[in-house]
Amino acid sequence: METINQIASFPLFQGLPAEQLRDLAQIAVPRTIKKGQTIFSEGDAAAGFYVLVSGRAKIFKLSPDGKEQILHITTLGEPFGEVPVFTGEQFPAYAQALADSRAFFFPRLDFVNLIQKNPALALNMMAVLARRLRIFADMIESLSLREVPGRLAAHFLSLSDQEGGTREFTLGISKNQLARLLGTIPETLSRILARMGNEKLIEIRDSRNITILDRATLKELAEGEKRLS
Amino acid sequence: METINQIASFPLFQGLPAEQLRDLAQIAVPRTIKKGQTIFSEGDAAAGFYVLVSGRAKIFKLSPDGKEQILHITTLGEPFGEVPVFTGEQFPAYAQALADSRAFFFPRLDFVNLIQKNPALALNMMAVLARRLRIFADMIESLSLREVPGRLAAHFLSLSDQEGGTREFTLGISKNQLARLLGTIPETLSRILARMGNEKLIEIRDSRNITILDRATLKELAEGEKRLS
DNA sequence: CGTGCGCTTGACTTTTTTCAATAAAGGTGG
DNA sequence: CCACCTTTATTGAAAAAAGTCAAGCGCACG
Repeated sequence: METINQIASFPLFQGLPAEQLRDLAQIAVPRTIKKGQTIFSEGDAAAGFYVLVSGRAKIFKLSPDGKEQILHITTLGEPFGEVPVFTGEQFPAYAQALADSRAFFFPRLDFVNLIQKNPALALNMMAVLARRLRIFADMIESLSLREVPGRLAAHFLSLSDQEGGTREFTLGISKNQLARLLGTIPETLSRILARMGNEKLIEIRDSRNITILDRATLKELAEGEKRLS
Repeated sequence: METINQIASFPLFQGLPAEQLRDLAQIAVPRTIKKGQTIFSEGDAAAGFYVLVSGRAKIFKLSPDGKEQILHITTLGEPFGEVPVFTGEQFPAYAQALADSRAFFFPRLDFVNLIQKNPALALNMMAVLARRLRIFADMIESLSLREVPGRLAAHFLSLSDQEGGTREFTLGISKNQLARLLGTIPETLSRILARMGNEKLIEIRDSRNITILDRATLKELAEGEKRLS
């Protein structure tokens, strides 16, 4: 019952009839995950995918010499690790909890069964996959076509938009993690934050809270029409 | 009839009953595209997606100052422009023909209709989306965690593998395009090819054909365990 | 037969990373 | 509640990788 209510709030399961939600609740396996715990590793055989109900996790790639690139920070109710459900292979990246979390695990075969019976669920899942494809395409563009100040500016604007366009917002993750998400290193991020502060584009209140002072210039930076001196 | 046979060969439609293939042939709109022609632009409203039966196209992002990052070079029978079919928004990138091509266009609403009636088609499409997600994740890793020689080495090994692990293979695209695919510029690519030649890792036969001379070192390069002197 | 495009090469600049040292912050146990 | 210790963040100086600008070659195409 409890489970059904939680599951019903997932965007992935929006618009499904009660009966289907019951089926999903049947196959969902609750799991608790401690901060820092590895949820899965690249190359692991994938038995299913996850959705977080509380906490936070990062999905990331690791280079042989230990540098990491974060692909994705989970939001609540959003599935992750779903790629191998449909390609039938291994996980393409690592997943690790950034905070104590609770999740549901959906076993692959059971889930595919439900999808086959349920076109609405299939379409929802395709929307999830397509949206992430769009995000990854933006990330590729960003890594290749913009330099770090531009990526950071774009990230700030996106965070601000998510909170309804407010001037103040929270990073949500450590600067260390933010650097890895933007495809750079903490030192570089630190310098650029300092420069943005000097030029009065932003103000860093406490360590994870930012105020946008000059949205217009930030936008120009993000679009590559301007550069940080 | 003709159309059905061509459509039946697409991996996306593998394993579908004849009846479904007929339905798909019904909605498919044939289209010819000339070399250099823009198929769609980022931000265009998307009425459907494409599959090439001959020729070649690139899917790419453009920065404000005109630099491009290629996301993807199409292979025959593989869909592209399918993301907005499921998110209901605009195309996330540009598509342009690299050669004279023939394509089928699948109108969005008709296609979604078929998917709803046909779980196998839905699963095939999810496999396509998931596979591309995997490829994009590798691209992000590559752009962020490896330098250009490593990316190039990985690309060579992948091309070689596609042709069954042969020592000789063809680039398939101009070096200009290859640079844009690897997230760099022609000058840098040119220099690195020259260095790889000097160190006897590869031999450049004519301008688009490469022979691998030292697969082991190439692999070390791709894994970041070694660098080009 | 020229014109243009793709490709190469050189010299220089910019951006980012690396390495190293220090400072600040946060959590833990006394 | 404080002292301690680990983690996180900042800053500087130097190195490396890649990009820019500019010039020149060669081949294909009209």
